[in-house]
Amino acid sequence: MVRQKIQIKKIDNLTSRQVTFSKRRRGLFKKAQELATLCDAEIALIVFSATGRLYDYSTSSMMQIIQRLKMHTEGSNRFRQILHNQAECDNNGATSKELTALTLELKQLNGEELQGLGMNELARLERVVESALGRVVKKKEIQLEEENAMLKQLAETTRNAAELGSSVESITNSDGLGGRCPEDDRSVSDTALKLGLPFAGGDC
Amino acid sequence: MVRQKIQIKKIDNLTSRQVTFSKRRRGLFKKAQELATLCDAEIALIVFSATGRLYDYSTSSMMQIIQRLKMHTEGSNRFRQILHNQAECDNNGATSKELTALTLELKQLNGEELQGLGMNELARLERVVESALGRVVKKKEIQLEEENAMLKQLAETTRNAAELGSSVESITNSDGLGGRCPEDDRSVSDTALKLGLPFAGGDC
DNA sequence: AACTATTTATAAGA
DNA sequence: TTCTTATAAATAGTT
Repeated sequence: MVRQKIQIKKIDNLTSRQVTFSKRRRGLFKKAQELATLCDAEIALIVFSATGRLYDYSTSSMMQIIQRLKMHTEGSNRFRQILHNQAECDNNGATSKELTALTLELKQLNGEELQGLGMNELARLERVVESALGRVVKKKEIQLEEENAMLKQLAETTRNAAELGSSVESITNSDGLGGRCPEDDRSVSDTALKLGLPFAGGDC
Repeated sequence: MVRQKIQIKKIDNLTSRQVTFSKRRRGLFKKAQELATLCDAEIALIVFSATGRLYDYSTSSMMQIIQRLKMHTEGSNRFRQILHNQAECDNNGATSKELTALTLELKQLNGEELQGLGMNELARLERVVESALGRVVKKKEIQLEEENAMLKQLAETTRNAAELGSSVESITNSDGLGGRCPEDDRSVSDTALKLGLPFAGGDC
């Protein structure tokens, strides 16, 4: 760019690569700050040098920006958005896709970070996970009970209606809205499963 | 910077602010890419415009870089580094501090993200957490057994030594290294606890 | 770390 | 929005 124009490819010479890194890094961070200030933008910039050194800048807290990014890209909080009215699409591909991300996070946390933990740490972790399990089970039970109650009432209604000679077709699908459930057509979900078994899920 | 030099402060006029944002954003991303290429750096750049629009760039996967950042700042993977030779400092403050971070992550995952999950999702999550629990317990058991075996042998040695009239003081502290265990002086850790109880940990 | 000849980036205007 | 252009900034190579 100056005494002579350079090609944008990795600089071979180590020394000049390091010098260039230092110069351009400062330029980049300056530009980032200027953009943030001039245009009221929220910016996070993370740079690892080839030697592994970290340089970073962010207008607000890094975690905050990362969180906002996650929200934008796919998620984490789409849980609530997508599943807020979960009744409409309980068993579809979108939700299980979201869950896959969650379970992945859990697996990575548990499986890989476990190496090298001492006794006390393991005991503590065990308690955490136990209580987590407890919460999951409890939530599931509550939901089961609620569904059971609802379904019983529906069955009741159905029977009464049948006795009166009218057919009730719509009630098995409690989808009050448009009911667009794209992706993943294998619909395993049905009332019977949910009523009887302790584990509702297959592998969906 | 050009026809006239400008001050680095928020541009008042909306239109020119948007124009400047567009121009400078492109410049910034170009610079980031150039730096990454020229100097073999790993870079992540996240920009939210004032209107909430997201622009981002990263040399490798964004998650990967964020992970690396977390590793650098507080640690997650310092588990391995710190606890690799865990024998020397099993019960100190540093390790339990690390664990606190992990448990916090788990709690956030489980407690907050759980709202609004459907039956199948809950069942699935339950299985994940169960297997995680299983792994924790198993790891703990293995470690217990190993420690027991070692301690038995030590006890054996001690007894033999005692019979020979020599005192063995160093063996209860199997710290072969410097043994600097700063922070958290309440040392609850002892062999008896580890030998007998299913749960070694207090609240450390 | 400093210098400077050039290339780039870009503010204002069209 | 995109282009043009005069000028400010950034920077490659050198010292």
